[in-house]
Amino acid sequence: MNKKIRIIDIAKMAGVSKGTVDRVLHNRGNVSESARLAIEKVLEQVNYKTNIHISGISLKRSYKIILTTPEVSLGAYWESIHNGIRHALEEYENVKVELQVFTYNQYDIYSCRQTFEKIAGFEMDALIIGPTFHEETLNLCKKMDDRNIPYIFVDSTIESAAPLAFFSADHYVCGSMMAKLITSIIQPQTNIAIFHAVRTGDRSANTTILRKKGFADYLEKNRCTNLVLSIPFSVTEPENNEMYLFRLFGSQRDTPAIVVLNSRGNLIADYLEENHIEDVKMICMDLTSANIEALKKGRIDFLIGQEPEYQGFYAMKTMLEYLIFKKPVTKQNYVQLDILIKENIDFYKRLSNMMY
Amino acid sequence: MNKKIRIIDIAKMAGVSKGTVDRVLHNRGNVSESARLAIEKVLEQVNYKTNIHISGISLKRSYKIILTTPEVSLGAYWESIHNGIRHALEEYENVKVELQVFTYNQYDIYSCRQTFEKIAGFEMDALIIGPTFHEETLNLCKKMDDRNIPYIFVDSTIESAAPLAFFSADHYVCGSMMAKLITSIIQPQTNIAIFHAVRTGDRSANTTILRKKGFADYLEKNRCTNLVLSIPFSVTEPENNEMYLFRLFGSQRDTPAIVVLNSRGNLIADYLEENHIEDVKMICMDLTSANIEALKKGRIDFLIGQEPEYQGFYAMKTMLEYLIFKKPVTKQNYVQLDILIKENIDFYKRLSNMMY
DNA sequence: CTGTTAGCGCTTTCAT
DNA sequence: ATGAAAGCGCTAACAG
Repeated sequence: MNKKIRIIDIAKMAGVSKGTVDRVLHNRGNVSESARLAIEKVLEQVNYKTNIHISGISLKRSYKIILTTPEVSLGAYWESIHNGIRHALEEYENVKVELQVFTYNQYDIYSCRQTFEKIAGFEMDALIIGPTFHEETLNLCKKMDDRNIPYIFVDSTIESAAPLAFFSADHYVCGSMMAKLITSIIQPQTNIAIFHAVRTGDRSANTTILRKKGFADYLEKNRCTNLVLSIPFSVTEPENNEMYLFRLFGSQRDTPAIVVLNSRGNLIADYLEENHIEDVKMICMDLTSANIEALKKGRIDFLIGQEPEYQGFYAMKTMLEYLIFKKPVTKQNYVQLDILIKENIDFYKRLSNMMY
Repeated sequence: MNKKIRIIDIAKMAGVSKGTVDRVLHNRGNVSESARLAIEKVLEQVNYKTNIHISGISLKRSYKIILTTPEVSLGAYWESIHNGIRHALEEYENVKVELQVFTYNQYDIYSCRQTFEKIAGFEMDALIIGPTFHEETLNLCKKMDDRNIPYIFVDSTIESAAPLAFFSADHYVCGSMMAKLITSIIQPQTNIAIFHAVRTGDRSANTTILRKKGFADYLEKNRCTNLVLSIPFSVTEPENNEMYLFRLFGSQRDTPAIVVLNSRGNLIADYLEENHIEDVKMICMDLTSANIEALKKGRIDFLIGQEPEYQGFYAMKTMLEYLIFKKPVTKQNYVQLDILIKENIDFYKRLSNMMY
């Protein structure tokens, strides 16, 4: 429609100067009632949106943001989240932000506690958290609440915390999707083995619990009669896994279908391959490079992705817009659950090549 | 690492002024050999990337871009492509571009011919084409080639044309995906009915041919023994469809599985619903509102999306970066093929809420 | 309280 | 051929 409206246009319409309009737009105070009203009236009529990039170059202040997540390993889940975050910073290159990253060992509660305690003492304008341990995270959040520092969760959220927002998959739905997919490609009587991660020092991660529940509820609601075997799966003590797997495939006459609730499905796929166990249907989580490889080899049938880059990107974008413009934020942000098969995996990219 | 590098930094390092650096960066000429070499040497050492947003505000020139596609209807495929294109313009709000849109009736070759002839006479800096009819499109392209006007395809491409780039799904792979999905959820002996669009005045659209081939090849390669019934499907003469459907479901003892190669799967789904034909497995294309509704109702089992918004967005983004910066472009751009089911459709958003 | 001015990084114009 | 300067829309600092 009508041309793009600028601050100077508003100023003229309201009969004031640019400076005053800027003060009103950003609530900087020092504006007379009458001027404010005049400007607000104009603002209602025109559709003004401040241009974040131009704003960025003139903005003097810089922001310090801390990011804490489980350790990042190459081609794995958390790396994608970090990538998304960096991506957002590139996109908003004109905004001055200093990012500080602290990772912890997600299988060791003490590492997490220690890291979080350190973080809690630092100066910062905002915090982005990839939570794992419930109590530790809650503790950190409380301290942030006290200091009035905004924080956003990625990957999952914690019920009793009060984040500015969270970006996460709906893990319950994720579980039902896995149930639907696996049951649609196997015979009604096939057993299903579900692998879930166990950690030291904490009950099962929240994500796992939710997925498991979603899975079970789906089967019940759809009157699926498959026998479900729940199998613990340790990343820190892999020798136990061998044992479980051996038992599973040694004792069973019929090879079961397999669902892996964490991102390490590739380990199971590799075990099957090494032991020449064929024709097992598998559904796994997350587009790690190892999982993608197993998918391409035909070892995994469906892989479910949860847009980690998108999560990271939007967490940072949201935070920046909140810090700079006090832009109102949507608290709950459920990301897409992507279904990948051998055929479409090569086209999967999501944010990776996006300039955003 | 090292701080962000600006033109002035390069100028100082090369011992020249900003103006000269700018002239070199954008090949504007009027630069002495010695100055050019000095600057190029610096450029090799530093990592300079011109900031498109800042560049945008200072850039005087404006671009006129024409977009031509099949007619847009609410909630349908082409609307998403247009949305993506507008989205890109918003994102690059600082760049001055005038967009002119011309749509044609994709089921009427004369409408297409007429529209394209009109377009061919206009002044423009670039063109984005959603092609349908082979010869007509090729004609338009030739004229553009002569006038040295760059054009980009969205949705599909045309072999013998010379576009700057195209953004399209790999329709052949799309066909095999449909084959894989349908065969994985039905019994080996179930018949499969494939619906494909017919148009007046042209052989089948290229996309349909490719999908059909991908479908057939998959079945053959995987030794699927399902009987495949190929059924023409007309958007312009719906009464014939009723007849075909009646025959199909009237004569057959076993209800077949259904695959619809165009975006009108909802029509078949509605027919089934009205006639109380239950337990038919269906796989359809494109996330039109009608298809999404049918998916949610459980009438469609899998819906395949081809990121129309992404296609539009990137077509425009690519064009702008090419026009402004002469940025080298990747010609072949295959978009993602998304698999949607009842469970994950609600989280599907793709670009729609992206600021990108 | 408010208008004016300088400056962000970039392009463009205008002298030189 | 080249440097200096003005201007894009915005924020910040400074006089009044």
